[in-house]
Amino acid sequence: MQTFRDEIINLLSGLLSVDRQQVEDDLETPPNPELGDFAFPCFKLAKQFKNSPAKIATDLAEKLPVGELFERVEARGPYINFFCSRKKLAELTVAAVLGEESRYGRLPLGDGKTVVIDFSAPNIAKPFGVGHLRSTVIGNSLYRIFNALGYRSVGINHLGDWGTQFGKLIVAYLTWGEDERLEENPITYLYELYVRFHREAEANPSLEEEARAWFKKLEDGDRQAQKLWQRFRDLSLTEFKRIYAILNVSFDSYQGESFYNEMLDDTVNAVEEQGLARLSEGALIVELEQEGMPPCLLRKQDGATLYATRDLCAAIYRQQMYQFDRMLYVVGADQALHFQQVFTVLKKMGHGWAQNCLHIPFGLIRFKEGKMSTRQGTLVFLEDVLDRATELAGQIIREKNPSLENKAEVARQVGVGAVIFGDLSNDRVKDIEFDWEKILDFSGETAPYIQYSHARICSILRKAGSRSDSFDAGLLVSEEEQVVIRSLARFSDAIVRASETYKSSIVARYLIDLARDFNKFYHQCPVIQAEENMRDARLALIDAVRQVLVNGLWLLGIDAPKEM
RNA sequence: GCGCCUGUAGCUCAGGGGAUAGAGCGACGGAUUCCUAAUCCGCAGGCCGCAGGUUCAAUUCCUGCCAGGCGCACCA
Repeated sequence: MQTFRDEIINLLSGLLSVDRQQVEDDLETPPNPELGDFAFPCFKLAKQFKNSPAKIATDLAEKLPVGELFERVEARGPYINFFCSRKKLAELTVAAVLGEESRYGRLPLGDGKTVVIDFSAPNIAKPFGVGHLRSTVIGNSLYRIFNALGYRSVGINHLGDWGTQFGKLIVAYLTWGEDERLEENPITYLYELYVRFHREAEANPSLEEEARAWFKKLEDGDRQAQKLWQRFRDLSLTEFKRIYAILNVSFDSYQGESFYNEMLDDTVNAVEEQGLARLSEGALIVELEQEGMPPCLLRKQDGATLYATRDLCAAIYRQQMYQFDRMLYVVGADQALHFQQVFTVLKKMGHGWAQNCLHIPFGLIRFKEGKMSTRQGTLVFLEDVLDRATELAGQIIREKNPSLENKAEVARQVGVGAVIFGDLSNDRVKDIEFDWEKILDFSGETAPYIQYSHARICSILRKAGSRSDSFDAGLLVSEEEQVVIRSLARFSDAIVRASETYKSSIVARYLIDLARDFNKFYHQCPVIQAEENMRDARLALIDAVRQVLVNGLWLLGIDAPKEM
């Protein structure tokens, strides 16, 4: 597609003697295929040429040489519409996909650049709820998207492995804990203890005191406290990694909050040395009134550091460690102010790179019944969601494809894919309402729809036997074929736009469109039963669709089973 | 009160300043001697929250208002 685009830009910028960039910016895709593949609006030229846009379009269209890349170039109202040569487009696109295979869609835009992505960051003491799903899957897909564009992606899981909740957990464990149950099902059990602590603390406030005391002990290096902390952390991390494996998620670093403990004083000192900090109501703060923000707290009255202190510290450490060109924080929109404060303090400290730190916010998951609360135990476990989705997928498989061999694995791929896609397919900034019915709906705009399209293609390719390498893609000129080809050609475009806006939903939507275009095609056009040359060409086409579906799903962290 | 985000079909949502605003779900009606019907086709459904402004052109950008969500000092 780029070949065609470049040609138009060359022709027009030459003919009009205007900047290439100008032409490129104005060049657009018409709203429907009858209007061609590219359109150039002539409104802006009206003033310059003192003529009506329609007249200018007509004149230009006449002067433009059609060449072999284009079927025709014609004026339609104030637009010049370019119709790509169907034959040329089909040949170039199918050859590109089949030649580049898993590399198709990749671009070297970010070669030599590093992007650090901070995502997921579950709390050790708390279970992995559906709330953490968003950060995890959005971060993971951005990681892959930037990777596909040549960047070095660094995924950091800033684990919530420090804080007063550990005091609570230690108290709860020492009071009611049973060792076997902890070993058996660590996360669930720690969660039970956490909930029980809050229930009992309501009647017995002295528990809170005890918890604070235990956390103080932990900070002071008390051996028993340290041992328990280490144990809780290890057990939880093992569990988290198991869930990450199910979600196709991995990290380059698991350095969580505790990792920065020893560096916090240095960070606070650095801020103080710049004269940015002052005491207020006994707490150490950085005043941000000029920036229109409430102050950023570095130390509490009792001298303990806070969330912001850790994030400042972590940012400075990461800049030294990775020399990133950009750092993304995939964290809920409710923390927007916090990040604005942290970034501003970094700037005040003279860290110019602070402008390359971005908060990538996402909307919250809401419940019909109201808010979910970890403390009250009304949390929905991510794993329950994944299990139910997998179970349902298995049920449908047994119904529709009873002879399928690896049912359990495919059910997992489909069920989990549906959950991931449900989260990624909509604009991340919007709140989403958690709805079991919706998350367990496998028809329409869902991952199973895309996966099913992929499986159908695999099935056709299997039935056809081996695909001939000598095919004539130039035969693929029908409307249904061309729509599919145009979608294939737009893949890179979707990846680039997703990276520019940090919205994986753009890739997700692209895949829905491609799958839909394919489905329309195959309901209309026989493949295996087509006449020999056409059959070879169509097999090549659907193989290309298969490849792009796989590549695209990979960017979202979703598997593409060959049968389902 | 101040700040950030969101308002598009009955519901859930797409929409890269440009041509006739699109999908899915749900409703209704169809398609399987043929490559897996988790599919496809048809039909219905819209003051794009409201009012101004910028522009040749605004669902899209800016301002104000209304509605909802989320933040706003010792949690993360």
